[in-house]
Amino acid sequence: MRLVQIYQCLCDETRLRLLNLLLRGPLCVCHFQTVLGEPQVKISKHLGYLRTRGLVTATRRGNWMVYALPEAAARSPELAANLACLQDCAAEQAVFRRDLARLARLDLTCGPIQAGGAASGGCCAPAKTFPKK
Amino acid sequence: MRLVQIYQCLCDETRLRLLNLLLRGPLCVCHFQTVLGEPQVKISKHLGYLRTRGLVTATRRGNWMVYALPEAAARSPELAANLACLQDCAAEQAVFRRDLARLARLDLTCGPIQAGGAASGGCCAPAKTFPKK
DNA sequence: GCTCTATATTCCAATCAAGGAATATGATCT
DNA sequence: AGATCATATTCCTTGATTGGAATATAGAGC
Repeated sequence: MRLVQIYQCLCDETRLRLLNLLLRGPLCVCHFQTVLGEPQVKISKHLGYLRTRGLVTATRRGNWMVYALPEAAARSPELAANLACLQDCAAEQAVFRRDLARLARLDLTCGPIQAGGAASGGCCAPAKTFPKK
Repeated sequence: MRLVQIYQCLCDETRLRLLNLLLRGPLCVCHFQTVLGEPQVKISKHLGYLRTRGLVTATRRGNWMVYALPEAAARSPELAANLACLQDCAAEQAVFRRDLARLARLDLTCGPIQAGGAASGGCCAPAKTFPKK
């Protein structure tokens, strides 16, 4: 993966906020909407941007689209390094800390098949709806 | 320094190449022109961009402008982290390696008052011209 | 003073990115 | 099949970014 492309993905505040949240685990669009307080189009478009450039993967789960960072093995060295760097840096800046706090408070997770999480009954409802496959 | 601003500086290939070279030490515009093989306007404008955003400092030395990274003490944690990350990543990509190779081969340096370097007599001529101050 | 050299700035055109409104898609439920 | 929910896409406008040509500035040397 070319280095510039990574930075092009990182050079927008909304995208940084999305990635920052994804560093904690998979999430679906409505989670981002809730945490960032930004309109659906905006979120969806930025996720699309990240997706086409390989910084994020997307899998459908019923009505929802679950976004996640590529699994560790699938990350280029550049991507891995920059994600680590982002995580460190974001920990020091207010916006990102606030987002993480809000995420934690809401207990939102789209962990793959993690029965835990998403307990608060938001979207991406747990096992009940998707045991068939 | 806001994180996005750093990434905005890093999201252009020319700027990445400039910074990659600066990680080896101060240089002046004509050095960049030689190594990158890009026209003067382009180099100068991108250096200006980096300068106004605090990623680079500039000091005049006679006819030449010497650009450098802010000294270690003056770097925000975010900047420090990202420069380190860039240095690592750039070491793995062809463009940047080629630039560094060319830089080394030409032995170009604008080290502050380093009597060594710039031996090949390019620009930024050593002590002879600037002993007066 | 004039000239030369190194670098910066202005002006312009072309391309690109961001955001929003409206609409479309795809899945689930009844 | 129709309704509904979550998300994606299209279209459009606005503003930013890039790059080049030409011109301006600042310093050195005569």
